Amino acid sequence: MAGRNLDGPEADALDLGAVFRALADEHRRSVMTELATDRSDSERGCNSFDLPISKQTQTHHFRVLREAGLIDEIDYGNRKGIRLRRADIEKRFPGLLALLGAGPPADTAPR
Amino acid sequence: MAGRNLDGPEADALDLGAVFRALADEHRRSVMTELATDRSDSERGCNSFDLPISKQTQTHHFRVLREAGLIDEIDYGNRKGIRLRRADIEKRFPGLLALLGAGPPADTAPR
DNA sequence: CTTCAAGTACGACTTGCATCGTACCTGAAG
DNA sequence: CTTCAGGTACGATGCAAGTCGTACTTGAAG
Repeated sequence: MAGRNLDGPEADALDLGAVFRALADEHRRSVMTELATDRSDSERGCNSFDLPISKQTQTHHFRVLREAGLIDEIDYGNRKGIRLRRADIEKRFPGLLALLGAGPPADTAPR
Repeated sequence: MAGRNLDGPEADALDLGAVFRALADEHRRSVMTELATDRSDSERGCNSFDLPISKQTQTHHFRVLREAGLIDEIDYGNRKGIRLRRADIEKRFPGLLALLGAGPPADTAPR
């Protein structure tokens, strides 16, 4: 089974502080909002999020999300897959992902 | 007019980023967890939270919570009251306060 | 009035974190 | 093999944020 190659915390070990810290950043939150909104939960590429930051910084942000237990990173060598850990998050923090969709009332200008 | 003396954002203007940033700090989150757990929603004193930090830093943290729209601060001159804005938070971000109670399974050792 | 405790304002210090530059690794395509 | 794009590792930098020291304000108690 091509599970998660890169290690993240177990479902029961998710820390609320790490989660809030991860979601405090605008870029990371936009990624999580996209993942939470897409109910298909399909594996996505790293550059499918259109982040206005450099590659190194993207690597940093995805690492933070993974270490917080929010996503899985599947390493293919020269390519990487991103997948939301929806079941684990919902089990540990039910309703959290729904909050991401209820962000700004009308505008989405991240600024 | 014993409302809120110090200004905070309206219920509809609560920003998810500011909320997550406010809850990212251990001390502020412990305060919010206490407030969210106490269903009486009674007004509390600032020093009733037993924070291991100086007065000036407490002032700073309560200001952040107020500017995020999470609490009201009632100024009595030489005394200050803290009250959770439960209705506004639940209206804007339903389920958020429930997450605070589901923090760590058993321990709250910050460091 | 004076005294005192609670809280704030301002500033300084220190840590954390987001960001990027350079160099290196990996796998696919020629 | 070489080339190239995607990704990572390490280090440096700049800014935001947490913390506290000093001084000031406020209201109650004496």
